[in-house]
Amino acid sequence: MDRYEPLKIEEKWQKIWEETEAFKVSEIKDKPKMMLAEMFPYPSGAGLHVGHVRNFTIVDVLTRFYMQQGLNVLRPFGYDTFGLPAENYAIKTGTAPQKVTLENIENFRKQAKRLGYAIDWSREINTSSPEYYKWTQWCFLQLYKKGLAYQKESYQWWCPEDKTVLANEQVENGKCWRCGHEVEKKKMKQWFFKITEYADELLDEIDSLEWPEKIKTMQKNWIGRSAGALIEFPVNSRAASGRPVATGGRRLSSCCRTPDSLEFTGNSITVFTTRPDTIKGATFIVLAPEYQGLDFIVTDDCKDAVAKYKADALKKSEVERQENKEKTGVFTGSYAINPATKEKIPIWVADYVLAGYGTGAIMAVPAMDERDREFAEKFDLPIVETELVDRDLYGTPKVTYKMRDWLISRQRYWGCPIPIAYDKEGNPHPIPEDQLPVMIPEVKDYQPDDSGRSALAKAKDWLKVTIDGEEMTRETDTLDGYACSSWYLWRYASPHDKEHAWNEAAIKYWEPVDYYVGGDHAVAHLLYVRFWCKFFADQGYLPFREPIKRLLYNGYINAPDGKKMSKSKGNVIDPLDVINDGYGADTLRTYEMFIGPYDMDAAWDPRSVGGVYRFLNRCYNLLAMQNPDKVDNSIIRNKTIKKVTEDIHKYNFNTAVAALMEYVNELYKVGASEEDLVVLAKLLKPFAPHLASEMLERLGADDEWPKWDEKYLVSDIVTVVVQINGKLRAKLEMSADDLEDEKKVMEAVLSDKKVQKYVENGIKKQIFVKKAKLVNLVV
RNA sequence: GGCCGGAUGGCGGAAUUGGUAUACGCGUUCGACUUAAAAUCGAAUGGAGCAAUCCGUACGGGUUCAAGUCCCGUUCCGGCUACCA
Repeated sequence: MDRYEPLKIEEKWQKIWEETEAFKVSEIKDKPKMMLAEMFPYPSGAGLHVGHVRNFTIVDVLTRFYMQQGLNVLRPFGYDTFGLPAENYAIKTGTAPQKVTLENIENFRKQAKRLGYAIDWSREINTSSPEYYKWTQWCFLQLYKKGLAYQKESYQWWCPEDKTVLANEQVENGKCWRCGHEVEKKKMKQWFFKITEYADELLDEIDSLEWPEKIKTMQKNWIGRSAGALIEFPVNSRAASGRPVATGGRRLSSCCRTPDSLEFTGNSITVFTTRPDTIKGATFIVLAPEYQGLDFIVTDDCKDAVAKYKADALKKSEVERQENKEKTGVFTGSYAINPATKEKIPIWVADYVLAGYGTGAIMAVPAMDERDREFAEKFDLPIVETELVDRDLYGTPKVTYKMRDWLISRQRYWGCPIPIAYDKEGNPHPIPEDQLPVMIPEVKDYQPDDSGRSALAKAKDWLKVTIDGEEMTRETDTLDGYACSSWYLWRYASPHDKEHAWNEAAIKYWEPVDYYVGGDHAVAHLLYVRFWCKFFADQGYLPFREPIKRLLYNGYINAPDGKKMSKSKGNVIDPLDVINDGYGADTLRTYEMFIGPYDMDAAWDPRSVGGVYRFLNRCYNLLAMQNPDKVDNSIIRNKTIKKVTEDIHKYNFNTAVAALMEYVNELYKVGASEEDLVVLAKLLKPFAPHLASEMLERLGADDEWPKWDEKYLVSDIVTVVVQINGKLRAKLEMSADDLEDEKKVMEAVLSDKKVQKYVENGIKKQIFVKKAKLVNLVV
C-alpha cells in the first residue's frame, strides 16, 4: 500500500497549475464573476509568516469554493513594497531598496506558490515599480486638480538633533528613535488629502456595507461627527453690541493693528460647543496653546507666562500627555463677554483644548462638563449652576468631525515621489501627466541631510526640471504608503494597462471586490480606499462608490505560549518549516482553518498540527479502502455536503473541517463507496487542494461542488427527549410519522417505565415541542 | 475614563439562536500490532459517588415548563480609543 507523501503530491500539482496557468482568468460576459483579495503583504526579508498563511488561506478557500461552483473567479496578488524597513536597511548597508525589494518579492512569491494558492499570477503588482507608481502619481494629480491635495502649515514632530521630521511611529517615549534626542512640535508646510470633504458620505454609507460591526463602529468613531454650534464671544472691552465694558487693563489698539487673518483679530473668539444650551454656565474661555489668534489676546503682563506655557506644551510628548492628565493652564490677562449673561469671563490657555478640533477654543461650563470643572477647581474659577436656554439662541449650528485631513507628505527616500515642482517664487506646479512617472532617483547615501528633506534632495540633477520652459525644482517629499494601497484593488482588473490606471471595461466587470480579507488597518487603509473610491467615482472614473462589498477581518496567530510571535522572543513559527518538516502545505492550510473561528486570535499548537495531518492521512488511506457496493452512507454524505457548504458560506471554516473529520471517521468505520470518496475530495479541495486534486484524479472525477439531497436528511426514526421538570430523564425512539401526532407521542412517553417512576404523583403540565423533538413534564 | 468584544472539561474550541451542554481536534489512560519503539488501529475520557443519583458553561439574582443562550448587578480578561468640548 502506498503512503501519503504530501511533499511529492504538492510538488506535482503545483507544477501542473504553474504550467497550465490554471488560475488565469479574463472577463467572460455571460458568466457571473467573483473577485477576492487579501490585503496585499509587505514582503519583508523574513518571508511568509503563519499570519499571512491564515489570511491568504481564507481567501483561497473562498476562491476555490466559488471556482468549484462554476463562477468566473479572480484571485490576484500583489506586494506593498514602499516603506520604512527597506529604507532603514538602505541607510544601514547602502544597498538600494529597489534591489532588496525585488529579492524579497522573489522569495515571497516562491513561498506563496508552495502553499498552492489559486492565484492568477499574471496579474502580480508591485507598488514600487515605476509602471505602478506612475499611476499613483496620476491619482495624486487628479486629487490636486480638484483641490483635494493641498499644502498647509501644520505642527509636526521634529528632531532638532537629526534635523528631520518624524512620523508618529518614529517617536518613542517623546524621543527620536534614531538619536534619542527629545523631539518637539514644529510648524511645517505639509501635503494633505482633503478626506474631510467626504466625511459625511464616508459615515453615512458605512451601514450599507457587509463588514464586521466592529470595523464599522471604529470607522464611525474615527470620523466622529458631532452636531453643535459656533458661538462668538466678544473679547475684552467690547461687548457684542459694541458697547464698552470694563477692561482688564489691556491696550486694545495694539492688538487690532496687525491682523493677518480676519478670523483671528483678537476682537472676538469663536468657540465650538455641542451644548449651546448651557451657555449661561460658561464662566471662562479656554484656548489651545496653538490657537492662531493667541498673540492678539494675551496682555503684555501675561506674555512671558503664556509664551513659556506654549513652548512647554509643544515639547510635551504624546506619552507625557497621556500619562499626566493633571490639568495645566495659564491666564491670558484678557476677558471675553458671555453673550448670554453679559458677564466678563477670563480667557485661559490650556493644553486640554486641542487646536485641531472645532475652533481650538471652547467655552468652559464647569457645572456641566467634568473636564471644565476639574480645571475650574484647580484654578479657582467660578462654577455656576445654570438653567438651559434654547440651543439656537446665541450660536449658529455647526457640524464638526474628529477626523482630520490626511497628512501624506513624508520626508523619506523610499516612497512614491510627489509629482510637483516649485517655481522660483516657491509656488507649486503639477508635473504634466505626459512626464510621469517621476522616477525615484538613484543616490549614494540614503540618510536624510541637514535640510530636513528626504535623501531625494541629494540627487542634484534630478531636482531640476523644466515645465513650460520654466526652470523648476522638484518636490522632495514622497507619498505616504497608504496612498499606494488606496487604488491597487482597481489595478488588479487591468494590471498591465499602459494607457490608464485602470481599464474601464475590466473594472466594470470585476469590481467592486466581493471579498476582501485582512487583519489590520481597520480605519486607515480601509477608510482611505473608500475615500478614493468616492472621489474617482465623482470624476467619472469608477462606476461604484464603495470599493469593497464584504470584509473579513481575521484574527492573529500567536505563539504556542499565547504571546505575540516575535524574532526577539524566539517564538516564531515559520510556515515553510512546517511544510518542509513533512506535514506539507495541505496540513498547514487545513490546520490554520481548523484552529478556531477565523476572526478570533489563536495560539499555535504544534500537536494539533499533527492531528490535522492524521486526518488528511486518513483521507488518503480511504482511497485504498474502497468498498464499492456494500455500504450506503447517503445520510452522512448528504449531511456533510450540507454542513460544509453552509459553513463556508458563514465563514465557519473550523466547523466545516470538523464536519469533514466526522465524515472520514464514519467512512473509516463502515467503509466507503466511490461516490463517498468523490464527495469527500470535492469538499476537501478548498482546504487541501493538492491532496484533493490527487484523489479526484485517481477517482477519475471532476471537482464540481456537490449538492445535497434533502430526502436523505429526514430520517424515519427519531429520538424524542423526555424531560421531567426540565431535566433529561429518558430518550425514546419512535417513527417520524408518530411525531406528528402529539397524542401518540404522549402515549409512548407515558408508557416508558422510567418516565412512569417520575410521574407517580401526577403531571401538572406537559409541553411538547415538535421542532426540538422534546417533551417536558412538570410534576 | 469612553466604546466594542469575551469568560464553556486538563487544553483549542462546538452547541440548528431558549430545547439532549462539551461536536471535532489535542492531551491522558487502557488495549491490539511489534523483539522493542515510532507509526497505525480500537476503546474510554467534565467532577463526585459502590450505586440510585447529585453537581456542573466566571460570580450573585431574575424571567421561563425549559437558560451557555434572554434581563439586572458584580468580577476578571482582550481589542480599539484616548481630555474631540
